[in-house]
Amino acid sequence: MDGNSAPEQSAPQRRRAGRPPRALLGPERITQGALKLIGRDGYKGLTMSALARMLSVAPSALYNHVSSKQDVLLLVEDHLMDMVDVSGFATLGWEDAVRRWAHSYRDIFAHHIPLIPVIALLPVTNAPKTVRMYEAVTAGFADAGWPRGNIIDAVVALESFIYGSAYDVNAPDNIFDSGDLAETTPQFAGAVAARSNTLGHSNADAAFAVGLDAMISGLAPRWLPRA
Amino acid sequence: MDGNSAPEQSAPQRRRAGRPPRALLGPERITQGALKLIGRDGYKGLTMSALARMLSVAPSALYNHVSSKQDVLLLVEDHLMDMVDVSGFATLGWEDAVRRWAHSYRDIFAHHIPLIPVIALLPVTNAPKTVRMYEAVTAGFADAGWPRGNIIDAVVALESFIYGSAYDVNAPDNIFDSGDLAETTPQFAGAVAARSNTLGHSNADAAFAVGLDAMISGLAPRWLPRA
DNA sequence: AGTCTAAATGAACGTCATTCATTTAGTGAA
DNA sequence: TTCACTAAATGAATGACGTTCATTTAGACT
Repeated sequence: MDGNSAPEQSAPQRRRAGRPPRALLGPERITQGALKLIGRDGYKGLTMSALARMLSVAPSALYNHVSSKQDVLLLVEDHLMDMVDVSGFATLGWEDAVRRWAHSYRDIFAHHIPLIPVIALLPVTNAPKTVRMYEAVTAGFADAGWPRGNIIDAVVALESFIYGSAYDVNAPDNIFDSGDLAETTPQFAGAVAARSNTLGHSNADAAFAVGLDAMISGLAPRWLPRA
Repeated sequence: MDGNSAPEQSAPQRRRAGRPPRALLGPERITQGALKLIGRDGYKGLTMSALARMLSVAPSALYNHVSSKQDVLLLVEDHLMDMVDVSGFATLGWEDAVRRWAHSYRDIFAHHIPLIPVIALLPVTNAPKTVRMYEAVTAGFADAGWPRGNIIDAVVALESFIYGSAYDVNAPDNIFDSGDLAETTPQFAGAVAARSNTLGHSNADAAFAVGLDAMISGLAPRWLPRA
């Protein structure tokens, strides 16, 4: 198959710049188009046809650049991961850094719920921005003194909480309305009614703050020196 | 509409037993059929056509009993909620009760990932078994001494963690493989490699145990007397 | 000038959930 | 018995949607 050893060609990179003859599409344009579409119509509006229309292209053209709609979601996911705020790990203490990271992580994916199964279930391979985010977080944990072998479990636990909390942001206010059954469940109905509605904060924000504080203060003394 | 007071009929319940003329379908049969289908083919196999076929009925017949496929999922959800183990709240201390509850909750929905958006986003109204589960949990918290107004936030925080952890159970082993990018992310790749693989426990189980312990021990001293 | 190939086209396909006009068959009343 | 009422089932049709495929188009290199 490689029978004819290319005679001249000066070796280094064969076929370098100027490769794409037309280059009407590409990962960046597809990502941007998908984001614009999601921003306008939500994930319900993100169809391959609509995406193609936004890019002035036939739907089937997309399949020259992505192999499925999941691939499009993966592109969007990787883009969003780049927006997660990891700055605290370089400037703040561990606790505050985790808090800043977790808040921005949750806020971003609260607007992108349908991506959660994609993030949670698909390998990070070939998602460079995602990997970079994890690198910053891991480095932050390590700098704070965490033993290498325990970092990932802690991050995964925090992420699990973050994903679940992102769902909670989108829950309707009446999600705990027992309806007709209220009388048969006095404790639950009472607790729901007694939920302290902190003004300026939604129920989801309150639960997130409580859970995040609990997790951080429960995690810290375990492996962090100088608790 | 109730103009003619039924002459004889001894009054109490008008039209009691024997109401359904044919009763070929119904919520119970639909739930059982859906569960059987899910058990055999997974959620991919749960289509309205397949469900109808399993019940020896035309697809459109289902719509006399449920108003959408979401309704079917809601029936399944409520059934599963009945299987969540809340027995600990009557017999164990708060910490162990929460642990037992959380474990069974996660184990059940780890096999029913597609239901998580349904649970997390839809009101519990008219999901009687779900409400009963919450009643038992709330009662357990109250008995342990939690202030009424703080119970729901804590439960929601725990649930968020549980849902996220259920996803994690289904993540592939190589989810954190950086692939080509491993060299540019030494901390992360190192931490992934150093993750202590406890024999007999999956990575997901380890992270779940870590997070649950952290959450419980972080929650308890906050509002629980006698920490 | 001619070849190679990445990329775009447009017409299909198959799978789903859902709708609707129509039929079927118990039930309760006359 | 007969008849009207109605819950329930039917089967055909619809409209999205993701995806495939044979074919065409047009730069880039020889």
